[in-house]
Amino acid sequence: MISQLNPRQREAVRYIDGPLLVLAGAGSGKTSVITRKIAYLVETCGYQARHIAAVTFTNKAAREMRERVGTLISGQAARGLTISTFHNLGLNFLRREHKKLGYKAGFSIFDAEDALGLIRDILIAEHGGDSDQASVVQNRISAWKNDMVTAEQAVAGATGPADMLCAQAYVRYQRALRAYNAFDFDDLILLPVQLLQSDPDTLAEWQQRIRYLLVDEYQDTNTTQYALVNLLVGSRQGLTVVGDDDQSIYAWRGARPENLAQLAQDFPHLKVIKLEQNYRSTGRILRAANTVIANNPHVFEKALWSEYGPGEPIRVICCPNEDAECERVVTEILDHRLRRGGQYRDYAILYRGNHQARLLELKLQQFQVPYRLSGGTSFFARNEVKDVMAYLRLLINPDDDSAFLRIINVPRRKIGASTLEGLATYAGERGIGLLAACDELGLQTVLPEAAVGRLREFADWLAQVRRRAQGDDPIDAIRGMLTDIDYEGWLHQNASAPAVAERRFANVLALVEGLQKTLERDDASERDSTGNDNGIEAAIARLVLRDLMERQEEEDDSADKVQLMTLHASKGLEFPHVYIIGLEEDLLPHRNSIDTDNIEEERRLCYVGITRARQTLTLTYCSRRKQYGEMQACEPSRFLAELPEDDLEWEGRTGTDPAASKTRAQETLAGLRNLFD
DNA sequence: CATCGTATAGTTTTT
DNA sequence: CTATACGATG
Repeated sequence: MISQLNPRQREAVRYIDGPLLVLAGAGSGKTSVITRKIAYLVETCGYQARHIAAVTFTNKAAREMRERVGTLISGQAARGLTISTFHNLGLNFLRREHKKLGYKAGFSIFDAEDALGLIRDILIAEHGGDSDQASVVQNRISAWKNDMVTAEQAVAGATGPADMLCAQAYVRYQRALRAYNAFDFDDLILLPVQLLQSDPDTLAEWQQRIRYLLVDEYQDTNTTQYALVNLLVGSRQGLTVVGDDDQSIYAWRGARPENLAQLAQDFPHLKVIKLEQNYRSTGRILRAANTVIANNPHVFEKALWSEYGPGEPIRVICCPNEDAECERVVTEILDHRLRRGGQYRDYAILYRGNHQARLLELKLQQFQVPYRLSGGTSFFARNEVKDVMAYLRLLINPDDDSAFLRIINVPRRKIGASTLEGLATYAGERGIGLLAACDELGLQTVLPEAAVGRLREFADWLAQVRRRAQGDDPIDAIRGMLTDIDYEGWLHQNASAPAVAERRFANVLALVEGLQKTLERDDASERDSTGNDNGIEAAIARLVLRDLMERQEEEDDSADKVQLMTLHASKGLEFPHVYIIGLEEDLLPHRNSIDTDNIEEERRLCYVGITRARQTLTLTYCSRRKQYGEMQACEPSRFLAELPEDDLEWEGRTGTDPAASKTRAQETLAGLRNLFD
């Protein structure tokens, strides 16, 4: 098990005498280290699997890790092992401990969209605020939560009137969530941290439970996540974290790469091991990555090397415009694949912004190249999925007013705005949820009889569904519910074409099927001794966290298609042949990042892109590009100048060298020429 | 309530 | 320029 590792990796696996930081460069086999260390802890060190937790950021990473651990140790030995995302860990924590925080069972989890809607409502109620401000406020609140700042602390520390406005919205937002018996994504980390900080008994229980903690992608942790790690580890110091500060590309989302350095201060006996041998890329690709990232300041110096040969030169291609750029990349893939007899899935096209995918798609279709575009509107953002999710949420959490409002008229139940207004006022006065208010006798005094009748009918029906769902076949109850409301019919009624409705209903069925799968899997595996939940609740909560729906993804993953994704989305992946397009000033160092002096993160983004490539790497840029309807001259990215000249093969570079320094007159001329293109 | 038209913005988004 | 979101109007 350990013999296949290099000496550094072996050391990282075997070191268990104290906290360990593994600085793992791109492609250095960090997942191998984590998975083998888990196996080592269980098989050699006598740890029970249920006392070990490994934490990742994505479901995908967690799934992969689980699979790889599964090949190393038996299912029996792995029993009780926790491998999950930070959010899933927080969710499991809250499933056990929510009562200590004053929440009821069956709580809801609001996704970003639900949260935005709630904030919008709050702003409107306060001072008819713009809906545009809502997302700003949402980001501010999220930033506070990621920084471990409570609503009260935010109010106390607000820096100006605008900040104060956000802080007050935060207070109201948090109150609303509590009233709805709901958490948002950030709460899944923040509230466990708050409870662990304030309740020594709970802290002791969890520290007793998790005796060895492993954290992947540590550079992506935010302040709150770091606090969670710190609390769980406690004095036992059973901790291994793996990370790479050069791959920190989520600082804008609250990630604190300095948490890597912070670790050395918080754990004086921290051992640091560097993994610098790369098992992925050719020498030239690696050298390019190293020289680019060398332009960033470093706390920990590291240099990737590999035993592979130099490989092919890195090609840098200048195209006249974005149309030519996309066409060039597509035809080149076509040509290259034919010549080398490879597969489409060996190729990835990476870019900075999603909008760049549009033209690529067009060209790929034109040349009939199969492709897979990751990102875009996610399955869970679809209206039909959100509708059904709202039904499910309301089913297990009657206090979820957000869900209630979403589906009360889907399909039409002739319950209008004024009825809902009356209901909301009534519920607000009594401090109860909207659904609970439907059953109140006093409702008749404030609303017309017909309206009250319709509300009752809905509430009674839902109560009936709930009773059925609590029986032994919840999935059947849910299917029955969808039949009751004739959701398929509603979709057909609202779709522009029958095919659209059919696709939407297929999504709904996939959702229900996914739910069933999770339920069965949770049944089969141990029930985690959580006791008081009836399975369906846990499964629905996990649904909100986008866990499951694996089959669809896998089918897509294995298809032979060219992969299209943003540089961000490419992190953690690798491809034999990588194309990065749009290496231009204002695009790859993005305009906003230049303005806010965030070049270093853009450089890391570039580094991440380069290190995705195994065999060949091609970089493209345009001399002119249409932006906001206007042709504009482009400057090659500064990152191109940072590449090792000897390993490059330029093509189409205009002029001799100072391609960038055009005179104003030349630019004007170029602009004029474009008018005639 | 639905549809049409206009106004407006226009990075990255693991959960 | 183009997608989207919101508002006005029938």
